[in-house]
Amino acid sequence: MLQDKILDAAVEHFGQLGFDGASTREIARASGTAMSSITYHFGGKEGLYLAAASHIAAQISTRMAPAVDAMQPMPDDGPGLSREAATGRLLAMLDGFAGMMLDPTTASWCRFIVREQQQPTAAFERLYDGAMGAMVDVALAHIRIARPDLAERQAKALTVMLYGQCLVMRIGRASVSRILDVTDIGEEEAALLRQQLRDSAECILKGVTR
Amino acid sequence: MLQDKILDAAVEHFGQLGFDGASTREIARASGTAMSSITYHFGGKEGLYLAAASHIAAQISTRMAPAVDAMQPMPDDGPGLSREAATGRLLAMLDGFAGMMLDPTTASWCRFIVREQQQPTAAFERLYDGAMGAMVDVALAHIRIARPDLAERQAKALTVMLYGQCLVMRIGRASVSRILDVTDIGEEEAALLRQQLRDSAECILKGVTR
DNA sequence: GTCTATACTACGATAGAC
DNA sequence: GTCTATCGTAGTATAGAC
Repeated sequence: MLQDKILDAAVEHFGQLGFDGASTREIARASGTAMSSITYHFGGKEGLYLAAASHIAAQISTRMAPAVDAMQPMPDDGPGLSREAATGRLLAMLDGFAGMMLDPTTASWCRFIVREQQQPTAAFERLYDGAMGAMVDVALAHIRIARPDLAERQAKALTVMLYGQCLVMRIGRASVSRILDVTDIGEEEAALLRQQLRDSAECILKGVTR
Repeated sequence: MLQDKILDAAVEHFGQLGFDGASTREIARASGTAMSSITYHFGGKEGLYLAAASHIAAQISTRMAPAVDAMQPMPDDGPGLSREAATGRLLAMLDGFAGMMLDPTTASWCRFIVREQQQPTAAFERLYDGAMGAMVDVALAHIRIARPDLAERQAKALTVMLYGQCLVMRIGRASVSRILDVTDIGEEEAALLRQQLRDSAECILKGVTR
């Protein structure tokens, strides 16, 4: 599909260079078409940018769907999930998210998203509403169960902290490589980070009930 | 100083738009000089970019110096720091780092650094060797004391997780605002996040000795 | 040291052929 | 639907005046 090829190239280029830095000429060349096809299909550079955001959101949703769906209330859960069960599910979802952060194929999505996080445009709404919001909501719901001692705002802050430990695997990539004395984060390093995430998160979630 | 004015403008523009997106014309205009002054003082766009990285590293070092220096071995520490003392110092430094992440004036530095983290260039060496490395090393040294049960690589991974919880306050800014239902992260939200960081980090550091 | 003027390249948008 | 051709604008680098 031509439009998908254009969108893939757009995500890659916008992610690397930002909206201003990326060139529609180059995106067209990378997807093997003429620049005017972008005008035709997406109405211009801005339209392409927004479409790229939706494209990313759709891919993330697809990828995280198994983990997020597994956390929806099941019929056989009974009236409420136990603290242990909620903790277990949350750890599994965080591990899935960490896996996504460590997967090299998601690098271009992340570059795009990180720009939007720091300087949000209309594209951020598409990213949050289309993908990130659902992950936050489902995590928060389980944190409420796992840590009933926390007030709502504290539970939200904890959600942020837990996601932060996943994000750093991607965002701090260059530093992580230097800290671990490797040129790139491979299978072995990924496993180490995931295990440490699991230990830390488990400690926080089961930890103290003040 | 003209060169400092140029550097400040360079950090701002390179951070927002990236190397390719930023324009030396605009940087010159913002610092009230002619574009050719950049060529004269820094040798061109690339030289300016590297100088901007060193400029950031110097500012971070200055800013984190009190917290990092306080963690150097003191004469009155005796032969070794206790677990409790190491934990306390580490928590204080993390809180200082979180404060920097939450301070709006550091936004442009962070944008610059985040680009380099994901797609490192020669500028990354200047950032890491000039500022970030020292913070990592001093944190790691205290983690070794606070968590003697961890192997060296696990201690490094834990360093990454702890910094991740600080980073997310800046990197995930737009999402954090949405999660906490505010238009921007103010004093109140900053205090909430720092407290949650402290609780989580304390839990991980004191937590379990397997 | 700092400026203006200029050469050259690449950008986004659009019109029109097929 | 997809292409080529063209227009106006803006980028970096550099030469040379002061």
